[in-house]
Amino acid sequence: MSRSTQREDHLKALYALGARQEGGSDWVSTTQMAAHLGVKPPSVTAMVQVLTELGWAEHRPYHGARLTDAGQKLALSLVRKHRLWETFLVDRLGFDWDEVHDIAEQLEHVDSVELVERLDAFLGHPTSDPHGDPIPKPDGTFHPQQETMPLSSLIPARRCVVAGVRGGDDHTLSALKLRGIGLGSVLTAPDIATLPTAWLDQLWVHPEMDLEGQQDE
Amino acid sequence: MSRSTQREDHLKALYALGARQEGGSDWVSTTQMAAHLGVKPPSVTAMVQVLTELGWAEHRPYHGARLTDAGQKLALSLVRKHRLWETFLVDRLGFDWDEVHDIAEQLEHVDSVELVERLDAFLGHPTSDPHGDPIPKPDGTFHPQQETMPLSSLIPARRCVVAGVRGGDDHTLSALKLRGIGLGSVLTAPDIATLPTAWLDQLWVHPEMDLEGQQDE
DNA sequence: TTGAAATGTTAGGCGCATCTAAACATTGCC
DNA sequence: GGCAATGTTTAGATGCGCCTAACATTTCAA
Repeated sequence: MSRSTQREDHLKALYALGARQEGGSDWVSTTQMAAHLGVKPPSVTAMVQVLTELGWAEHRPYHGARLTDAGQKLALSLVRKHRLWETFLVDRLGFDWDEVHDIAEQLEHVDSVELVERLDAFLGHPTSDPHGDPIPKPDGTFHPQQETMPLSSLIPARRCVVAGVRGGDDHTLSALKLRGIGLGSVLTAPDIATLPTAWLDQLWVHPEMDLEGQQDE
Repeated sequence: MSRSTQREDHLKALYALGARQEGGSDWVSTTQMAAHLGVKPPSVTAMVQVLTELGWAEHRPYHGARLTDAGQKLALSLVRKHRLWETFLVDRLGFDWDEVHDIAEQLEHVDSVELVERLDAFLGHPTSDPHGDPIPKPDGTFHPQQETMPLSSLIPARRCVVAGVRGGDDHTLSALKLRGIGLGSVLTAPDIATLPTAWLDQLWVHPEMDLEGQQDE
């Protein structure tokens, strides 16, 4: 891969970890990034300094780093590519949703704006990927999404529809698939009672109200 | 990209230049490879030594390098990936055949056997790519192809069908497109007379006989 | 046949991303 | 308020692919 793959990976880590904190983008520690990327903290520090020089991040030594507006925009274009490729792999090539992350990780670094836009059109301008995560538009904004929340916030458990899996590793994804749980699966209260509690934060769902029309069937 | 992208590029260069000489795979000079890859000869020498240690090439100092059987097999799998991606880009995403080389160059380094095989199936197991070049099968053999020859060997000019473009750079490909010449185009003797002679070696065609059935239409 | 020109390899160095080890800053607790 | 525990950066080294410059080999022609 091109030499800038590493920069892109750090940018994405910054986005992923920064977006996770509430209150918008908070400072992300280099240690956190290092753990996320599978490298050691000093490597992250060095890379963050490069990103800073490029105007994509700012760095407050000993406190953390965060994206600039320019960096945020770039990160979103990477997220867009990643999620479009995942959609392609699942919808068109027939992969299962727990198999595609690593491949999409490689595909997203292919550099061609034209390619992304044609892929988007080919897929019919999807608004969310196979994990239920929204796909950013070319300008970095998101399509409005149906309301979702982690299953853990729906206690006492109510009937709901699986909208996505956030922060799940491949192992969790496979385990879900084994139970026949995927995007769009309907979970009832008894179903939910059998799930490992560790999953409740990872499974995001549409609450029951969105289902009412379908219950008649 | 992964660190082995360079190895793959050198492997492909070795295949491309070695296959070009007649009499099977002859020794390819490092200078020739360097020109092809856009690097300097010493870099190629170094890389060829790595490939040799990996058992993919053999190197006779001051005489050249060539692929081993294992290297040949690897190179063919790269060619397969490249041509399948080009087919995808043209057939499914609607790119023109002169726009896809650089993108396919990046896509071919994505590492996933499963991906290639699913892509192949998705495309309907094509036997040749948009440039008319045959796509190797997973085992490295080729599907039998319709007879083709360079247009230059069809003098005096006869009616023929364009089967592919070999060794053409992007400029030539665009120029051909401007004249409405693409895969499957029928060229008649007067057409051929108007072509720059430089193209006659690059345009490969099916000779007239294959056309006879179609002339009735 | 031999030596100059062309071609190819070795030597030495650079930039990048990474590492380990060690120095340094911040936080929180007594 | 000082000091230990924790977290972060700096320093120095490594591997990789690339370069230029110097050296070796082959080729070809006088």
